[in-house]
Amino acid sequence: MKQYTTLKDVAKLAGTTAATVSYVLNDKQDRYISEETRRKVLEAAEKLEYVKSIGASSLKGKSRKLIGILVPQFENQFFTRIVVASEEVFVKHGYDLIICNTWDNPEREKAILNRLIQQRVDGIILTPTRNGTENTKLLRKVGMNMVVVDRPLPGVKDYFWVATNNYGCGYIGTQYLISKGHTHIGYIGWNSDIQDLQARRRAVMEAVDSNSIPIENLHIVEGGFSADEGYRLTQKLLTEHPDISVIFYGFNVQALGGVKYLHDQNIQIPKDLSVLIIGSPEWIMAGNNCFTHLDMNDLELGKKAANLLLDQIQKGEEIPFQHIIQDCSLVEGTSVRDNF
Amino acid sequence: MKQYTTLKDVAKLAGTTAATVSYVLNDKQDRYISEETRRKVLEAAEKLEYVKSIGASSLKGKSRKLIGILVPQFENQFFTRIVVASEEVFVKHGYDLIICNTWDNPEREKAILNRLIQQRVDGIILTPTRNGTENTKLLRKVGMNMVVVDRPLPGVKDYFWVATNNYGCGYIGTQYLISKGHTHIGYIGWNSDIQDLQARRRAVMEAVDSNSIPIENLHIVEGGFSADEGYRLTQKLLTEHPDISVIFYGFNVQALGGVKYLHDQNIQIPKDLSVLIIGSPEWIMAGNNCFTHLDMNDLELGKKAANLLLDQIQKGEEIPFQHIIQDCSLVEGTSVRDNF
DNA sequence: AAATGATATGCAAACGTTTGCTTATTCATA
DNA sequence: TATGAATAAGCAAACGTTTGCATATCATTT
Repeated sequence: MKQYTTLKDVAKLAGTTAATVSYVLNDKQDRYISEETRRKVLEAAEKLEYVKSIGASSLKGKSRKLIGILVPQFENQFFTRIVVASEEVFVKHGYDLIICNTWDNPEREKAILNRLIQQRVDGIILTPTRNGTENTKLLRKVGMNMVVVDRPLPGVKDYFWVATNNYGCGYIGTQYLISKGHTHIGYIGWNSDIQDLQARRRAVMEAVDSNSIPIENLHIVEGGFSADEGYRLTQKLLTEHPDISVIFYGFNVQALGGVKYLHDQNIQIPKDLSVLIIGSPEWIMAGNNCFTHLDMNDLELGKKAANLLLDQIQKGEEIPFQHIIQDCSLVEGTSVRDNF
Repeated sequence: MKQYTTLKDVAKLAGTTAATVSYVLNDKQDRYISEETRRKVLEAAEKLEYVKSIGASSLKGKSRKLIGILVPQFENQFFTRIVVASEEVFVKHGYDLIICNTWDNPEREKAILNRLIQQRVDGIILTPTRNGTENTKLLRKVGMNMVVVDRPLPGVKDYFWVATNNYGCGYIGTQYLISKGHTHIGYIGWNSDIQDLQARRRAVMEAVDSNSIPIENLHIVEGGFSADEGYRLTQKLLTEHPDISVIFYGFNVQALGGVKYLHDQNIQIPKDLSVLIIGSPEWIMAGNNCFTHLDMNDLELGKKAANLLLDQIQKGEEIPFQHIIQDCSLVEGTSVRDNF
């Protein structure tokens, strides 16, 4: 069986005790250590290839140096980037990151959160499932540090939240389309029961309305969160409403399938149809178009969440709850043409 | 400060001892527990919201239920998928996954491996940096379970390895291009010092050679591992050798930048130039082309690696070292045209 | 010569589990 | 009525650290 070198092993070889070894290796200043002893300890530790057990030391109240992060689907580049950016921050501060894919399944989320408590992680970053509020109750009870990212925690007042201005995304995008002369607009979205994401659709509707464009000119179809669904929804939208001059994709995963449909139908972008996308998957620069899109600055989101969590961990309960809402920015590509 | 409920707390409320509580909660069969006691313990645990500390229990020889995974760049979809697939397997078996981005930096890799030993993970999956052989020495010394994925560990004989048949990728791809009538071929690759990845280039050269195509007709340029480099290399290749009818991209990250260059130059695929790619980033289906590519079955790779590691963990030292080399398969899109 | 302070290190308890050993009660069998 | 299973549960050690407390040797100072 696997056997790790312990403090006692090192102490025996160095001719001293575990306590002294601990002091030396942790480089504590509050105890006198002779140069001779220090040398012998370091040599022994080196020779025996001692590696401390964080698990054991955390029993004595030390930090476990572990963070958990839960995302619904981390092959979605939006979340991949959030994870990458936060990992970067955490590693820099000596924390390891446990990553968990919830697949937006509340039971799975619940099980994962329980396991993370078992691991006694120092904090958790999560994008909650639709049952997140219920599932995170235990976290609050045990006083777990937590930062919610992207989606909110409905019904909860005091918590840390880092997110995109979803309403803003929808509004800015629609306003832009209208400014380019588009008056017949299709919007494709996700029929999720997550309130905050519905803000995108709401913003589109309100932007259309506030520009005195008849609401009948706006056609909204919504469906599942996948490329295949994007394909299907695009087909449906164009079949039912061939008069639209632009499709506004609220979710990049669906947009990928949609763009595939347009290609299959030999519909040229932007000659035959303009396309606007919320999000910045890497493929927006591939193909024959650099797509016009709304960038959510995913990396910054991850970084902010990580720093906020570290703040909590380091300063304890003293810091006030915050909601950090990041605006998105419109990046012009070549996929939206003037339509006057 | 954060305080978790302990076995003792539960025992006190249930009017028994920590030992009994431990037996009840772990549902051990080797000890008689009265129904009365069991009920009281479960009730107390419920009321106090007890969550066991894996850290403490691992001190007594139990598994930490933690796995570490190191990849050079997990926003690269190839690695994202490996992580996703293995996470799926591990979660199913009750393990959590610590994810680490090495950025292909050997020092970082070394530091991360050390931290993972500190965490006493049960096993490690890694794609080694160029210094992997040296860095993993400590792992072998402490008897850490390990599966190497994608790249080999040069100079090491006995280890578990799951990888793509890189030579096969290059060979099959080139053979396909030649079969479609291409005789002037450009290959763009990564100038890495990782031997196994050079096999792709070598295969291309040998396939060209074995088809009696003059080697002067093959133009190879190599550079850094990024989309920007792909852009630059494509430009360089086409400027210096405008006679090629196809570009074979050995790495999908570079291909993304390359395709962007082709678009910027208004070079039509496949009318003006054919394109073949190793790997399956999601964008191969976007744009005006579904790209012809060599699929490495990334998910399967991750799954195999995870299962292999679990095998080691569960069966101890008994299982023999294995090298699992997966073939890739050619997936025809529309980006390579006949060139007779 | 005794007291002080600086230097150096050992001892042992504690963290939260798990588990081998022990003890105690009950109940059926010889 | 002993005897020994079967049932039930407590005690305490151990895992690998950290750290408060105690001890011991010096070199100074009074």
